Amino acid sequence: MARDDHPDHPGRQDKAGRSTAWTDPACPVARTVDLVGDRWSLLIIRDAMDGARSFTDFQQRTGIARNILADRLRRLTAAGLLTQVEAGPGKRRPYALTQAGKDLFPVIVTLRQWGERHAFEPGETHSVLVDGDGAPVPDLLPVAADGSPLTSDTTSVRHVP
Amino acid sequence: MARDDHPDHPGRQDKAGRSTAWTDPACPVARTVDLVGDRWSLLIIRDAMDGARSFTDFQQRTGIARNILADRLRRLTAAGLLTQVEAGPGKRRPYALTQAGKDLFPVIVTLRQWGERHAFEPGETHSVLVDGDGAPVPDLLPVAADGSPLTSDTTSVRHVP
DNA sequence: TCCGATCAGTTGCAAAACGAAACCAATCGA
DNA sequence: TCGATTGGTTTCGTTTTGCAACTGATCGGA
Repeated sequence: MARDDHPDHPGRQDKAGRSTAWTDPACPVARTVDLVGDRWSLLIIRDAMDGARSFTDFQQRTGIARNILADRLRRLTAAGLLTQVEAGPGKRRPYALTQAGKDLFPVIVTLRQWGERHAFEPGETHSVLVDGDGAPVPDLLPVAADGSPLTSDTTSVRHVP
Repeated sequence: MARDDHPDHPGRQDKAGRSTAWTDPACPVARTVDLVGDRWSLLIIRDAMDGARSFTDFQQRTGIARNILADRLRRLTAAGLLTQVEAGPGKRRPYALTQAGKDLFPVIVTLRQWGERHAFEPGETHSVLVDGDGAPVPDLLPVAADGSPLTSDTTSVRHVP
């Protein structure tokens, strides 16, 4: 292997591909927000989870401007959340979630559950997430190792040096 | 009560306070992202959960520009995620999370857990979330009503009309 | 194999959002 | 009482976003 090989985790990049400093390098929340915390990235991930594969799939489902979509797909690919699967020479290469991308599923689910509870008027209709049997997915709530419920008041962040 | 009373759920607003259309009105994920899906809002919520109460608390912890912070605090307050608690006449009014704001805790936790797994090099140090006993909080994973694990492949979104 | 339609972007330009720094009035605290 | 701190606002330059038009490659049917 050559000296300048790619790291396991690509990190942030600006639109020219230069790597950029993290907003708050020690905080996992901040790093995740640096990677997907903009108006469109999480909706692209949502649509990929919902079956979107091609550029126009994403464009039509989200309604995002095409230049911004191209940039986001490039950035999410560089960050290792999406890949383009090979399809033979001269073939179009559909996008697919990597394992890291699929691992955002709990994030999408908690965003969805918060939205269902707090971003709709009482009688307003919205889509719902259901399991294979068509039953609604239960709320995702943090619990301690012993199963007791946790809130921001009963947890703390331990800073390791 | 007067005619133009506030609705239960304030919805989106631009910086002048005018209400704005949702990106994807039927999707709870998109509505949540419309409210907190920018570079700073979730970090403000994170810091509020971690004890930040004053303007300078937030400014120093996040490093955000002051004008942008003022805008985000206003916007999060208008969206019903933050309030300013009364403190007597001529006193400063510290910010506090509303119940809706506190309910973002599972979102912060899943973002954190994804970041811990995918946004750090193998040996790189980062902060960790612990419960009252100092034990790490277990991963938050979607499960069906019967307790079986769920992924984006084993769930679907039911669109209600 | 030709040809029109679709796909996957790129380019150019205007509008909006962001960021740094300076500024200001109100509150705090000694 | 008086200087320091707080909680912003204003100004101005930079960056990001969005729209529309354009390009070249692929697809698919005759």
